[in-house]
Amino acid sequence: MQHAELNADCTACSVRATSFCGAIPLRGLNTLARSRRLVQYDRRQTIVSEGEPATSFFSIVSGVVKLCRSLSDGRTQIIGFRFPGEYFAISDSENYATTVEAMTFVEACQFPRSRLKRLTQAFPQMQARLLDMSHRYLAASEDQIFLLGRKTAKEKVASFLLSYSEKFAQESAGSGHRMNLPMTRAEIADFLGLTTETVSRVLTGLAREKVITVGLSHSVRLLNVNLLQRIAGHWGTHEGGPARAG
Amino acid sequence: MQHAELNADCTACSVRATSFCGAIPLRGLNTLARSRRLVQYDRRQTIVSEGEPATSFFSIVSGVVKLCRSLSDGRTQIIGFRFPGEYFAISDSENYATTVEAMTFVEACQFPRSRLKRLTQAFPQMQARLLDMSHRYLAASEDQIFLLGRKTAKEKVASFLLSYSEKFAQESAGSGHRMNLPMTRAEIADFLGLTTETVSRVLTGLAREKVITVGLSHSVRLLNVNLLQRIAGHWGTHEGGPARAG
DNA sequence: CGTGGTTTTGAGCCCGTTCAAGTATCGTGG
DNA sequence: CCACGATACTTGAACGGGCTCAAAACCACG
Repeated sequence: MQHAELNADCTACSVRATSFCGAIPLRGLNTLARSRRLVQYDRRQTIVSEGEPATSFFSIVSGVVKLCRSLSDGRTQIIGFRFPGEYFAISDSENYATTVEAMTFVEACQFPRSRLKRLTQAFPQMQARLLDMSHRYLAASEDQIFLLGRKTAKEKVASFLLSYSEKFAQESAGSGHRMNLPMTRAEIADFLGLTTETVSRVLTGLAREKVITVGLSHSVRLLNVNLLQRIAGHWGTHEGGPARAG
Repeated sequence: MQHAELNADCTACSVRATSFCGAIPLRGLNTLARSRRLVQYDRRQTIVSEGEPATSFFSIVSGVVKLCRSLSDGRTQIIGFRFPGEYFAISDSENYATTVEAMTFVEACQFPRSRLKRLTQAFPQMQARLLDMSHRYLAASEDQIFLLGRKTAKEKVASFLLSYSEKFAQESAGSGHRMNLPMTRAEIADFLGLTTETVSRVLTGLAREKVITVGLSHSVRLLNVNLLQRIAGHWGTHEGGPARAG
């Protein structure tokens, strides 16, 4: 189901401050609104597929998507997530390099790929913003490369919880940061290069150590953020090695 | 040793076609030349360090650099490599996120970070080129994320040899692609999330299977590219699973 | 030709996987 | 509101790929 709402108002957009459109001056928003199509997807719907001709790119208004790559034998790796205000599926080649799937109900602005050049020519500030965002995505990918190449399962899960909490946790008085993850154990595993079972075991382990509490419907509470940071590998320069060596 | 050669001529630059400067029209090259400093580094010299204030960014004229991240306990991960014509150390934050080290003798153009905004305003085509390049780097990082998260040691090494040969191998009549790797076993290991010993074992294994030949001073010859591709996981949609499942 | 770093090879071990079974949770319709 | 099936999650036991530790072989360079 891909319901379109053409040319709705851009001035009232809830993510204009953070999305690349935020760099466009008010008087340019009509041009922008005419270029895009507001599209919607349900959880689990594929938005674009690896290998397909790259015809559009998207900017998220609400919801969360995952970027994936997979092999025909079933092995899947989640490359990253994109949240409201972020863009995806701007490809450097003629075909999409990654599959993108909605993890929640998603609203997004869809732009024809051909329009990108015209828009950036009309609004140079938009291009600057895009460059900045792409460097942020690049930095996040580099963090992920380090995590996948060199961290243990426990460190991986701890890092994941922390980076997710930095974005989404709400402080609840006394009892630490609480958050609701929009992803399943299997998706966490595919993101961290682990299996579902290992993620589950590590989470129960952390709960037994009273570092976190695992609740219903993907809710997690961080009880001891300092300890979690130490487990994640955010240790000071004077401290020791990984948990596995101990 | 960081010898500077100020304001040398940009029109004769050997990498202008591929570097971001290539987007700048001839009449703009004087402005460009005044902004940069030509710097040189020896193998193993650190160019910028993780955590330091991000004061400059660089474009490679000749040589190869590695981007690294590491933990205080010694674990190191090479995020990626940058080759002539490519840029590095454009940070989205105030501090560098990665350490960059010369792997060979390196010549690069160094620009003050503050100059980036002025240059992109003066030459919008340059910004478009930078955006394009950053998306290429992003795609490469995503490939690496898949490799690190989901491939076996043998698949990792095979993928590495292939991607490197696509860039640098010269066909030698009959006997397959030959190439000289600018990196040691330890560096390959740090790039692939493995240990030196495993890389060595896999390479000897591939040589025993007559897929490659390993020669002196980091030279490798690919004898059977098709088979190497199959080992790397570039199999068709109808084919089977990973080696480990067999 | 000696010296220091790199690469190879070997033996044993451990973390995370695989395979398997059991339990909790969610969504749907009666 | 509860019964039911499907999906998600947990737990256990055993295996194995890649790591660790150790030592030998090889190469580059003065």
